[in-house]
Amino acid sequence: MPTEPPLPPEAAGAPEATRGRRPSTTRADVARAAFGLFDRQGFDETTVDEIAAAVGISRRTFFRYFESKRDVVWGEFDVELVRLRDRLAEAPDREPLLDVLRRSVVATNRFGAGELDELRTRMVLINTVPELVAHAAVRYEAWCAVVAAFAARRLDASPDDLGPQTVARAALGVAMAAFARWAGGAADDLSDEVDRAFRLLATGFDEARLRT
Amino acid sequence: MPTEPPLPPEAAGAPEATRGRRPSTTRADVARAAFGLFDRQGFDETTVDEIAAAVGISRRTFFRYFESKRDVVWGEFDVELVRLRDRLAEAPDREPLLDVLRRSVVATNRFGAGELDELRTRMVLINTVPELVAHAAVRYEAWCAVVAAFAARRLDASPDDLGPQTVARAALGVAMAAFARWAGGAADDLSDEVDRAFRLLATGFDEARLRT
DNA sequence: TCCCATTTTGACATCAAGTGCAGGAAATGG
DNA sequence: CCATTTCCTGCACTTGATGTCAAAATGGGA
Repeated sequence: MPTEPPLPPEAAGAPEATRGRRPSTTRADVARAAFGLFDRQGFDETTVDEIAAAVGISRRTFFRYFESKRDVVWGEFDVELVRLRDRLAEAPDREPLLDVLRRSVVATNRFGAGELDELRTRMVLINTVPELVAHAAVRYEAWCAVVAAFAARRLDASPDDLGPQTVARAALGVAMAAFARWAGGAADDLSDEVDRAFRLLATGFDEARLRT
Repeated sequence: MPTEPPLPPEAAGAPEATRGRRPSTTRADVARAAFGLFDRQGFDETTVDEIAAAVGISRRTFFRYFESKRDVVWGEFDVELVRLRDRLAEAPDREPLLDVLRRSVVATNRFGAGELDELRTRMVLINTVPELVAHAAVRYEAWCAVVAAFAARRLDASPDDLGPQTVARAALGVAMAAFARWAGGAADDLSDEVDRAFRLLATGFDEARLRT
């Protein structure tokens, strides 16, 4: 038991001397097939059996690649979370708390033109399908934990204190608002929208500025 | 089709001359039985069959009283939401946006000593059981919609604009933080904690004030 | 080359949440 | 006693998710 026990297939980057039978597909392939079906017939109307059939694996094997049907939508979220944590940790101590947060969140969510379409599809699903809206909360908790930990460090407090907790959840809130607006087509540039959202937060929602 | 079609039993207050067979139990009774089981064996470990058996109804009937097992936890949330909307609507136009919000949320969540225990149980479940954490997001969306509508009115904007959306989600965030801390035992007085959370938000999370 | 350890896969069984439907049971008014 | 209304129930069915166990594939060593 030297390494990770329940890590999904192809998690390690090195395709070195693999010992046993090799995986018949990849998470990415499964996700691709799933997205195709989601696009055509919707999330709820797509059964796990259909996805599995589309990739040529059994239903049981699907659940070895993804813990649940919902998780298909969340691609590399875990990785991005680590990147956010690192960015927050690297920020200079003198920079104001919310500035660091704003810069880091914006930076973490810069995507190439090629990724934007898929990201939008994902975000639309996440903000639209009730089951995914619900499940998102679980993922966002991890995000909050990262931000709360950072705020706690900055404020010399415990992550469970009111300060870090409110900062984290409020930050999550404004970020969600920005993302939802971008996914819904109400905003053109994701980075801009996130930036504006965090600036509003930093003003304490000053009514004069809110009207702009 | 004059009134509501899918309204749960005992929704109307007047127990007047009821025509057909009368309901064999009430939502409150079902909820009570369910909470008892949740307390003893946990939410996931309690099946709908068990709850139904405890109240002496069939599994099928349970789903006529509650849309899902999750919904049992959410008691009178819809009613409280209406109260919040009314309170927000009644606030004087001169009072600052966040002050109205703070006052209204605090006022809406004043509970008598008798209700606090049950409320705490509920909140612990909602913040603890993954399935309920997830489902809470769906309920909170309705809350956000109410707040966003209020903010939009105040700012003479659309509820979908960035201002109202960020205000609503940030407000939700700080409120959740306060509630979670109270439910977890980190705060003694719910109203106080909510009040403090909103005051932090109104300062734009000024670092000096955050350290208190 | 043959066997073994390792890893993935698949078939099967099982459980629990929901849902649609058809019919039965209780209550009221005539 | 009958008609009507309302509620309850049992059953079949779909779907997501999980446990178990044996078979298939693959590399390493004797």
